[in-house]
Amino acid sequence: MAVTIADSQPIRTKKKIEKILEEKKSGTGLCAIQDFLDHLGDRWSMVVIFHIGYANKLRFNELKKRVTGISQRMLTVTLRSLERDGLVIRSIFAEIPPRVEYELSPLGASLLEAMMRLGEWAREHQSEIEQARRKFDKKK
Amino acid sequence: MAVTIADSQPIRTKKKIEKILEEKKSGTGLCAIQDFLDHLGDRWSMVVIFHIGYANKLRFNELKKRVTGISQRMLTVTLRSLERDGLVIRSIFAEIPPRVEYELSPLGASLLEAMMRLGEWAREHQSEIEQARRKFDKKK
DNA sequence: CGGTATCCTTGGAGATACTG
DNA sequence: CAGTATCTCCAAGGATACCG
Repeated sequence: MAVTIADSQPIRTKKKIEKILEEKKSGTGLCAIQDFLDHLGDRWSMVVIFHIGYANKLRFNELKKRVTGISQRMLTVTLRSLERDGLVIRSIFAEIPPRVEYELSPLGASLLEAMMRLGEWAREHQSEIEQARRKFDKKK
Repeated sequence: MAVTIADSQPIRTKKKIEKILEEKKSGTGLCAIQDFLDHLGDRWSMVVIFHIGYANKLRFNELKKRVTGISQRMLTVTLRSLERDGLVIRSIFAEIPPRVEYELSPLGASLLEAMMRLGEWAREHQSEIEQARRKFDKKK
């Protein structure tokens, strides 16, 4: 049944890209990835999502230990932003000392899944890019 | 043959994330996505890749028309960066007036493929995020 | 047409100190 | 423990003008 017509693939891909690049009338008027990158294309958001998704549940300082190089301020800012976007759930436990736990919402989990391919691509082709870069710099 | 064991899925995912987050000893010492985002997580790179991939081949000013809001300078900077990373191929034709065409390299094309899922996610969940944001802002 | 070169502004992000 | 509040600084990026 699943007849694969090789030539239909690029056409379907084209249609998908078309929709992704289509400018939304509502809100910012930007297309989907631009809107996405405006909020999640910063230095930390995606990395934090990967880490929370990996651990399922993480406390603030545990997360800070794992995300190499992040400052306390930026972790707070990033987490608030992710919480605001409905991607991360923040649970506060009224204990002493206070305990706060972060986990992915279902929406956040679905995003993590969508990011997996990109993450794997990044890992697989990291050295290829570094190589291309060295080659380019040498020529010029 | 393809027996799907539901419980093995999260485990495989975990292993994948582990590798994605693993800190590379060579180069910057950052993990794969951090390294990736440092170069491609800016405002324009991914959008430009989508546009070039969609059109197969594009001239400078044609690209500028399509990427809403980009300045001439940023388009140049972005294209140079993508060329340096080996993702985009720049072809100069010695004509008058001069003609320059941009297209994806095989590496760039494979990246586009990896970005498709993310792009589709962005499109599908754009309104959900906007909604979460409004809800969050109302409460606070 | 397809860019450089230069100036200038803004806000992203680190460092530090304080708090419920 | 898990933050907030300031201060500060640097560089990403817009505007503008010029060039092969």
